[in-house]
Amino acid sequence: MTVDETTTLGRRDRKKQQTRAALAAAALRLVAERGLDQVTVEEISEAVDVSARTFFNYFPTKDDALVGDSEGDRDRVLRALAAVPTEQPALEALHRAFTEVVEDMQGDAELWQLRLRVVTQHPVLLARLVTGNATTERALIEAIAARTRLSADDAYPALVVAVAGAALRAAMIRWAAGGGGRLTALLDESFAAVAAGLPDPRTG
Amino acid sequence: MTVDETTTLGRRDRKKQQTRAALAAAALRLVAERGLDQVTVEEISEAVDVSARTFFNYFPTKDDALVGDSEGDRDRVLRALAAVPTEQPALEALHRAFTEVVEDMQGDAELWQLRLRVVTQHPVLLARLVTGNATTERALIEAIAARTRLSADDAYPALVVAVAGAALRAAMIRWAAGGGGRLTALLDESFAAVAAGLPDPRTG
DNA sequence: ATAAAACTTTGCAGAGAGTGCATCTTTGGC
DNA sequence: GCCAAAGATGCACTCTCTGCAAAGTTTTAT
Repeated sequence: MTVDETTTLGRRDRKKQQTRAALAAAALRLVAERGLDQVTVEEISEAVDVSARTFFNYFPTKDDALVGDSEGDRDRVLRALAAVPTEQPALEALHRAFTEVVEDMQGDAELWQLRLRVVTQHPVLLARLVTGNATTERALIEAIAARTRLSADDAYPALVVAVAGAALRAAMIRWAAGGGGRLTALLDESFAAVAAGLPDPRTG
Repeated sequence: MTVDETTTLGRRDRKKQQTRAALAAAALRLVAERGLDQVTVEEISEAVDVSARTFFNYFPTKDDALVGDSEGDRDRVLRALAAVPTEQPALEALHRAFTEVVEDMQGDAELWQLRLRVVTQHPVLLARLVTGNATTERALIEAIAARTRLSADDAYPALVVAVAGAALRAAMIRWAAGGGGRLTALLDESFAAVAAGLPDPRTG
């Protein structure tokens, strides 16, 4: 309404993506400032100048506006995993698949670091971000089972996926805290430590 | 009201514990039957014959009635960890600490398997059960940092705690699915695999 | 045994999340 | 310019969760 250019330049879908991004950004900014419970959907919507009802047309939940596009992430990880040669050990394959996604995060560093900071401050969200995305985890388990020629009910695929997810999460949190350097480097370190069996730093 | 014995035998706190357990059990049973969103707090409370308002005096959230007493679990794990000699490698120390808690679960097998089944069917809850309990994770990280003489901001403590938690979660889910045998045995397997660096089953 | 103190339960009012439905507006195709 | 499809919106409604005040009950002191 306020800007004619966007309406002229963009077509429908363009504007939709724009609104979506604006809602996510506003949600993130407001929650970072005030905390999760001190921000209502009404306020987020107002900041973007849409109705509260419209917010729910874009995101099923307030939380969903904060954690990002987990469906898109899932697809990307699965495609990346499929691209890794089957001969590669399962753990290494997951490492490579995660690396792709993580490189994208590095590209959007500010957004992602803000998101990760918000998320670590509100554990309810943390769950949904990586581990909590049960659908992704399930899909990864099946992909690993297929490539190791094990049953999806076997212990190994579930374990290696859970542990790899933990390694990813640890790297991301560390990155957001500003501890290390590049996210990919932190991810490499995490996976290297896991592959070595997490030797105690005092002895190993 | 219906039973005089309980009122006579138990004093205030006894009755409170009773109500609390009854609410948790009713919640679990109803959600197992119908699904998380098909059960209201009102119905859970009615099943125990208290008001809905009272439910919220016991649990801050509907979810909390389902996932169990995470505070108690936290204390137990931390105490168990403190009892493990400092010389033990961090991963092994966590293994032993978890073993204690897990033995209690085996004692209450029916309750816990029901709980785990409910929880795996509703990923929102999964998060809160293990990984989601950020406070426990934070406390464990600090405990591990202290015993390894590292900073709590170091990468290692966070990583080993996250991975150990993943191993625990994988074992519990497998146990609830009826896959293996005793939970402690499954936990041992998980930790053994992690300590070995999760070698690909095809090569290792 | 009784009264005061402490605690629990409960009802009520209200904010906020989330959903279904009907309506209105915008946009793209013709 | 006009029509059909899609998006935005308002409205009514359910459910979760909180604060507050009014009972009711148990414990403690006397």
